[in-house]
Amino acid sequence: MLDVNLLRNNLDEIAERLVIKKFKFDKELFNRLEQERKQLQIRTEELQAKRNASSKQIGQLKAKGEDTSAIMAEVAGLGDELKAVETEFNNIANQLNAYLATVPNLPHESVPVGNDETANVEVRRVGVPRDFDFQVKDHVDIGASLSNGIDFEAGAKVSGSRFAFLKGNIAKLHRALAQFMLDLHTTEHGYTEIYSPYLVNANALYGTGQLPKFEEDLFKTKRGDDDMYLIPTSEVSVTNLAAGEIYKEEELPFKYSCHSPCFRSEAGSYGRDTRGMIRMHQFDKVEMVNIVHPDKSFEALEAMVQCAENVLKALKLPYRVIALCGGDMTFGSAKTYDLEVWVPSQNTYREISSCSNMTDFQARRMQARFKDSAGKNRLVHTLNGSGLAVGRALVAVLENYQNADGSVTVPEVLRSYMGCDILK
RNA sequence: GGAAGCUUGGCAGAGCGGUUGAAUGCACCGGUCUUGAAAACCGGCAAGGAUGCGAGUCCUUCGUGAGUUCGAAUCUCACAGCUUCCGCCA
Repeated sequence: MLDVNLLRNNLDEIAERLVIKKFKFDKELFNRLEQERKQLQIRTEELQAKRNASSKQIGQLKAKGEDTSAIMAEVAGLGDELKAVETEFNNIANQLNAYLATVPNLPHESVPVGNDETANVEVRRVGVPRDFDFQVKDHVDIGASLSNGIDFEAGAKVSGSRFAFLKGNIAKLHRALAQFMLDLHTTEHGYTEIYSPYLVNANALYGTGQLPKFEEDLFKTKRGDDDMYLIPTSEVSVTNLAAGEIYKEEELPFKYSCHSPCFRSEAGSYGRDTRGMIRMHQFDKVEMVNIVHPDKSFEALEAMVQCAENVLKALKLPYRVIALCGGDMTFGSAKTYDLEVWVPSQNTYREISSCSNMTDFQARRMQARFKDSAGKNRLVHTLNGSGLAVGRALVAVLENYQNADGSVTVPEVLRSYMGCDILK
């Protein structure tokens, strides 16, 4: 949610900056609703003030045992008008809020301008893709040959498309990756480990910005009469730890890391990445979430990207860092870096992490604040990033570490977790 | 699933129809005192919003929603959450 005052005072400028996020701000609608809102709110509050004053007076007169019938008559008609104006005011205010809830965050000045991924900017490339002197296999074939380590048929039988079973050493490698990432963040990067709920309520999803606009991307379920949703990322559950809080300034920043499954309907991506584990309805991710002072969020973003990169460096996987252009960034983000890992079978880099500074966009929706040195409550900034997507990391390890005989070398940093150095 | 109780400010805890946005204590912030600290004493201290250049004025909020009333933290109804006991259960 953007600051309404920003819209009231700098409407043209804000609308222009939103174009960078491919959003057409309806200035006419906003101005009309805002004007009505103002009138109705002033009138409502006038009537309320009058009612309050009269009621107070009646109380005083009654205490003195005096007659109150004159004032009672005066207030008699007030209730009906107040109720009518109030109803109309609520109606307009709700319309206004409903519209504002669909407006994306403003992009930071440093964000490249552009509509799609072709305008993204490569920031740096680390590591060199390995030269294979044999025909590379993709992870599906590698997984199949390793004692049926990845079983898509079973996934389809039990759940449907975009689900898979991992078996044996592949399942173990998957677990090792998640453990390694979490250990790295908690011991080297100063993160606090979190275990979070995987089902959340609608309010939490509103707070992080998935609702009301992106409900079709979510798996929805019920508990009694309440809607519950499977988290599409633990960004949702973990960031909402800050919802409604007023932190002390010196408590900031909070750095949380959470390993969780993520559930996405992938509506609208039919036919894309249908082979393999690149795009699944359920995948594991080790997430990083920062709750920070607003002056520090952009440096925190750079630091967070470093933490994600450290995972790839430790695994010795070639990758590149991409600064997303405005049109390719998500709804709530002010600035996003993607990390893309080398996938030999596709001869290209594929997204394995996305780190975003949401500035005060989520904080305003969930009223996450801190008390500054002047005693004033101010919104915190929130950031989130993958560190990393575990399923895709598994793909990258299998493919980059494959050998001519179909075996896979275990990356050094994972050997203590695996208890072996080669998978056959 | 059955039964009972509870839900007030950062926390604890009064209030049960009328100057109550809410006593009191703790925490926190400022001051006096002190070589310094502690103690003691004095003062301050909820959030959101409207309006205004500003001082300010006003509105809303005592789990949530609806109702009764000129007036609700206080009365009524519905819902939710929490706690304890019983049953079931990984």
